[in-house]
Amino acid sequence: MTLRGPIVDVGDVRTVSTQYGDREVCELRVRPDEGAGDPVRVTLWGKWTHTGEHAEVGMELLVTDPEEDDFGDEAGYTTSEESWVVLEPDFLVDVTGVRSWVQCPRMYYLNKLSGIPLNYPVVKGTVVHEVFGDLLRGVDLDEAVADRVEEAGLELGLLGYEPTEVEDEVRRNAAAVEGWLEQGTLTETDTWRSEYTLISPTFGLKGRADALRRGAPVELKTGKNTKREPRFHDKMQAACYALMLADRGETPDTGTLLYTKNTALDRNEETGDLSPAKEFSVGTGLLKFVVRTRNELAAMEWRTLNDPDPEAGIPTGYEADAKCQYCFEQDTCMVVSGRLNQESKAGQIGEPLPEEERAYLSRFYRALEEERRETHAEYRKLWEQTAAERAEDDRALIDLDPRGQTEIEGGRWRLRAGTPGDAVSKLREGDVALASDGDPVAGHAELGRITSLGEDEVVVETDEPVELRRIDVYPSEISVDRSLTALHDAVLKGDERRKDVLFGRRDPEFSAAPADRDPFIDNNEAQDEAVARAVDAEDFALVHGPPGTGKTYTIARTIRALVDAGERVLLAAFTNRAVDNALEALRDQGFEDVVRVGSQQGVRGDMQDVRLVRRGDPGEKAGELGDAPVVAATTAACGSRVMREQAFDVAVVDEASQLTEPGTLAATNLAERFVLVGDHKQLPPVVRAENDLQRSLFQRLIEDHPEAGVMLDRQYRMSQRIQSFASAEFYDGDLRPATPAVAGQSLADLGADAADLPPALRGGVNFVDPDGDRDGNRNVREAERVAGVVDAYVDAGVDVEDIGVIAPFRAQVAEIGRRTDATVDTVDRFQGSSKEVIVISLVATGDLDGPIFEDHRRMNVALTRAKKALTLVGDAEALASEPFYERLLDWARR
DNA sequence: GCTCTGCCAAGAGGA
Repeated sequence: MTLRGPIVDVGDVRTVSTQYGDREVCELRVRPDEGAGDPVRVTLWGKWTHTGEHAEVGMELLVTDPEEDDFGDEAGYTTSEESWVVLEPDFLVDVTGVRSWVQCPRMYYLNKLSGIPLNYPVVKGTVVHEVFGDLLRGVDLDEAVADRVEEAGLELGLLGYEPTEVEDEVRRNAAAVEGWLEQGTLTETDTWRSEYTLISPTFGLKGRADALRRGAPVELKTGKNTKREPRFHDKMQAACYALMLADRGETPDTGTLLYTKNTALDRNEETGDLSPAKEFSVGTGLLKFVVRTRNELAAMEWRTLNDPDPEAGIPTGYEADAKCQYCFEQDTCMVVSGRLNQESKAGQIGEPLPEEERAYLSRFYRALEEERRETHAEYRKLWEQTAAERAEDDRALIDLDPRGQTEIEGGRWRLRAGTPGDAVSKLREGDVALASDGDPVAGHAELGRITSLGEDEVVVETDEPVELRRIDVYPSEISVDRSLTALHDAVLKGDERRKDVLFGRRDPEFSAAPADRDPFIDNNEAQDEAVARAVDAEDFALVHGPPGTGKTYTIARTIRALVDAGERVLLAAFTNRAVDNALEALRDQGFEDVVRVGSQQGVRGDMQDVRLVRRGDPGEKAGELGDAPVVAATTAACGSRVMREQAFDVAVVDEASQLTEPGTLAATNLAERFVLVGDHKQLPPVVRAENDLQRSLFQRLIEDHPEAGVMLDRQYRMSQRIQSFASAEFYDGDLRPATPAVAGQSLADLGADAADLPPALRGGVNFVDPDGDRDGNRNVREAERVAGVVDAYVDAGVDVEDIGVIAPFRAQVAEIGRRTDATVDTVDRFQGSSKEVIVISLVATGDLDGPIFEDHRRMNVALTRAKKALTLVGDAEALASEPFYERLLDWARR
């Protein structure tokens, strides 16, 4: 039995005499049954009182196997010998977090804030780990070393290393492992698994073990340890994995640390041992210590989010009993505590940040941590929802039929499975996902990449084979982590000049344009002015590009102008698609000297020829990136270790209105000046939590400094009739067709004859009321009618390829998709593209309740995808229930 | 109640 619920009262720790002598106790009151039950007393005994000291009212408490007691006049529970006590179990602590927290709580925060920069020990460590995995998979040592070093070419090159010296060093580490594997330790009964992904719902832990040997965790270290015992924090790390295995009902009683820098010269004087391996026993005492440490960490994180003051400082922790004199982070630690004006045992360096900057940092830190909680909630669904619910939620492909496992290059595996019928999910080709035997938490799961997702078969590549019966979306904290780092770099490391404009202490400045400068763009004044603004900006420039106004063309022209002026340019955007589109425009204008940074899966096929392949000769790779005058990457990639080492004169950021403020900073941090391009009247950033992240830096700056912005006001996409509503509602009537031809376009231009259409569809904009009924997020009758409308257009001579259907919900998208060959998608996914004819299914009947309709910007996006004809399909009564939609209805019916 | 793109993640060192 497990007791679980929010804490409603916390007592002090006190000492009581028992028949076993003096013992410490701490009484809490918890409201069980998800907070619905009456509060009960929970008594924590002995060392669990440590967790009681960190508990606060409002935190969630979990106690496994409690004993009932009737102490006093009230029934309650106490911890038993078998009990585990977990605070905030929903907060998933990463194993490496526990490890650094044990070393020094402040180090945990420093790592989290500043990220681990590109440095040789870490890159080498990664290579050794990869080789270790290869050895376990039976790859030849020399082959593995050469291959993995080559794979790390780019990083090594940026660090200035030669492949041969790295190979030698890695080989020495790997040889130690190989020697150990061969010296009889590895017997026939040994079973190995490398890179084992673990999530523990009970203990609120997650992480990836380097390897499991006979079910016990093995951790690889590239350092040296000549002591008899493993280092304590290394033991903690291995113990974390043991604990997570215990949550699955497996009980490893040992852990192994492999210190691969140990050589024969380091023979242990006491034991005579020259093995790199140190085995230790994993007892309950150690495991309980792990849990208490994790609780301490989770409690600290809880306090950050629940501090009544939203601008309370970042709790960079305290040093506990760490000895700062040996700490490698000492300098960073002193700088950060100096900047944040916090106590630090190591001392402070530098002046504290101005108060507004500290407040900004705190506000966004908290916003990002809220976002992290939302990500954790996604993890929770992995075990709280049934497989069927996950599938219903579009977050998993279930009931797969395993069709075979093939070993591929590098000892990895290619898994195939048949998919049942019309499985819909968020999962897409190229995604990293959790492949499992049917149970991703308690069963066997492997993190892998979906390489193919066809009509009836799915293919995944993983490190180890697994019976492929289910694939789940794997929530990742990487964007939160990288946003935090970007925030740190911008505020704690950012230069003063940049911060003065970001914090409104100075207005952005522009240099005077040379009087005799030729226009950059001849036939479009606003576009020309936008390029000029960007070129002349000494701080930043903003380009507001409504739908169809030639935003991408302007970006390409701007980049060329900047390169002509001798500048090194970073081209960034939120999505891979936007990066590739901008790159395409740049190449269309004859500019080819670009490098695209991104994964093979992320980068579009026709841009692969300029994609930076990381594998190769270090010197060459570093040159390819470092010498490129234009580098293009997503903002997420800009936050990567490699990109954080790059410096640019100007960062041009597309889709800036879809980026959170920290997300934008990841790109702008890398450059002296920046140009943001976007449209804050279209969709805002996608975030899970509701907070400061919902407003983009683009929007904040354009509202604060309209003079730094230029709005592109001529659109090349929509007919006059189609654009008029959006122009009036969203752009103050300033959006105009670029030419009479654009304004006057119609279906006749496609060779279709409006006379062949039913009268209700003959207009440039039409409204159809199918009299359907909304059922959840779908409306079947409306879906049928939408398909009918598409057919009518096709019958009148419109190519089905030229028709797009937009619906607000994925359920309706699927419903319509079954009935037509036209492209059907959600509004959000249609942003950035257009079609000759657009049909919009509104789904709602009766009223327009729901968040999807609240943000009118979504409607702006939907309406402005159409070029020549637009038909709205929906319930007139629902539309008339809200003024904005009523105006929309009037316009459509006109 | 809804929309959803990025990212493999974890990787070192010493008294």
